[in-house]
Amino acid sequence: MRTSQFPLATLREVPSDAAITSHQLMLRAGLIRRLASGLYTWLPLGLKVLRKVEAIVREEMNAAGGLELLMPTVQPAELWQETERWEKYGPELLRFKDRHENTFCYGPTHEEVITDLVRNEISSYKSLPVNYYQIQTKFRDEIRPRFGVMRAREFLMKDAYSFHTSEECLAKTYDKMHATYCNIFTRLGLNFRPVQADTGSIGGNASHEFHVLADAGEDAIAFSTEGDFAANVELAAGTELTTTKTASGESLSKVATPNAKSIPDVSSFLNIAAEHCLKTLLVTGTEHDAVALVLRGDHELNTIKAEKHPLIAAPLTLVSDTVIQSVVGCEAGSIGPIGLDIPVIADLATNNMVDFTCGANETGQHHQNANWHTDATPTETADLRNVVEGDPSPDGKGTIKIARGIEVGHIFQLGTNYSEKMNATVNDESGRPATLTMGCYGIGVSRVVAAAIEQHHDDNGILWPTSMAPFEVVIVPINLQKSHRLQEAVEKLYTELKGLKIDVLLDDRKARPGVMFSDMELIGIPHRVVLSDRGLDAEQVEYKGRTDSDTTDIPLKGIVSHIQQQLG
RNA sequence: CGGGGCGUAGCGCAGCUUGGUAGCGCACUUGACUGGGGGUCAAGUGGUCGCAGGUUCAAAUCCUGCCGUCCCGACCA
Repeated sequence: MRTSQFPLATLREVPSDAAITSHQLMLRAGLIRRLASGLYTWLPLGLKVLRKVEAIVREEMNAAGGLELLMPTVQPAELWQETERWEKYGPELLRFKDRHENTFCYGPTHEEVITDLVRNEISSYKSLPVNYYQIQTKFRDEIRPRFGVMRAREFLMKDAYSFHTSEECLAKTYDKMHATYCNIFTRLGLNFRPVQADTGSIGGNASHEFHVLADAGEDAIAFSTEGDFAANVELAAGTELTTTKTASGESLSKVATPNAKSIPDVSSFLNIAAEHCLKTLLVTGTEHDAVALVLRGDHELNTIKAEKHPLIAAPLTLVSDTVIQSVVGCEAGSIGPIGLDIPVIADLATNNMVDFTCGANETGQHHQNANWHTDATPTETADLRNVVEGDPSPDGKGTIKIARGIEVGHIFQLGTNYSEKMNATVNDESGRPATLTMGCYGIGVSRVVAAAIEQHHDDNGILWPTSMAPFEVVIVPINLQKSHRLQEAVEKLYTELKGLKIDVLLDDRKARPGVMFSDMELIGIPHRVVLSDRGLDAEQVEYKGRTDSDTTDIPLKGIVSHIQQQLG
């Protein structure tokens, strides 16, 4: 391709509404343009990248036995009513009516459509398992679209759905998809981690998210410094913490803590580290007006873990000040576990604490030198907190580190959630209907592009992994218009590279070298060959890899094989 | 949904306080010079100043309403 026929749309200035690097670079490099909030046009250069990602995903899915199909973006409300998601999904689901007043939605995902297809098309266990996938536009009416295509409302997704008659069979496909995803992200040249994840609203058994590690990531990932353990912080198991301290034997004492309403207040007022304080939160219970949750002062409550506890009502709700007054008889800042007659669930990390400080259940009063069992005994202990860096890893290997990640893939074992509601069955060996067991597997194709840039860029622009670069090589001639000899050499090289199926761009603009260099670095082409009259005098060309600090002179005769070598 | 910011040429911005001919840089067009890291000179193109209403002799500027867009928040004991 030639720049004269493939116009670049690079911008020198950064559009003011782009907050993160990948969004800025995607606009500046001319990959995308915004149409409206959360809606983006992919320009030719950007589309080339998107198609390369798609191609890798497609190849690997096909290699793993996936069958590609294409479902409509618009879906009838009736299907969503069957699974009750029409009510549950909320305003993220874009709903509308056609001219006949029939109700539809724009699909944010396709479980209903694929299950409907399979229940109609597949009637025997002999046809299973199957794994259908599509690469298709989705729409989710996000509360707050942001960061360009990273969290857009309309986006490109690969979604796959597998059907089975047994959990074992599902687990097999699930493992295969896990391995396939690892292949895909490895081929894409990304630094990623598969992590254990919450199954969330979709439900089901096992679930893994695939995260590209990058500081701009919206999720926090906890992983072991030594073992393979990796989990979303939402899910990472907290453990008991060991301590070398033993109780001093001093007895419980009460101190006045006027106006100290928070752990930072109390710890600075009494000059005690937050980790030696307890914080006590009252939340609505399933059987009680209030349930006390006790955490170490410097720890945060993990909502997802708490909601799973049978005594705690979901969604998690902190009780009102009125309830605190009637149950405890003090203000919110002075609650403690001592003498409470409601269930007290203590986080595991508080187990080994000694001589701690906690609210005295009287406004403006705290206890010091409190100890479990002598002063208070929790109804039970449970894992309630977010893990923090330095915690022991739950697999016993090393400690926890926390990094930011961008979720680019998510796989679930759905089980029979959808098939039961939609009555999707096949005849089993005995001729009786068996409810289908399902898995689903998604990759955010457009988000992968943004994530790759977030992970691979420098001050001059994008550093594409070769597998998704819009072009593999660019030829930059200096003063092309002025030399016939140069034109001939450039055309010869261009033709030769094209003949070798190398994706090559020839910058034949009548632009100054600085402009061409800057543009090519901005759009991130991994390999650059500069040809000039001066170089031809010495039968040499100049090569520079996008991440190389210096250029290398290469004999003209050897440049093709040098590039082939670089491309591996 | 709550709070805040911004809307003036394709992009980045000034002008608004104190009402009076719509401006700058980049980009774009033409020409000349230039030619290895975003050139120089000259001449140009391009605007319903987000929309609607109001105040006024006169509104980008003041007032009211609406719309769009971006950012922050939705864990405090």
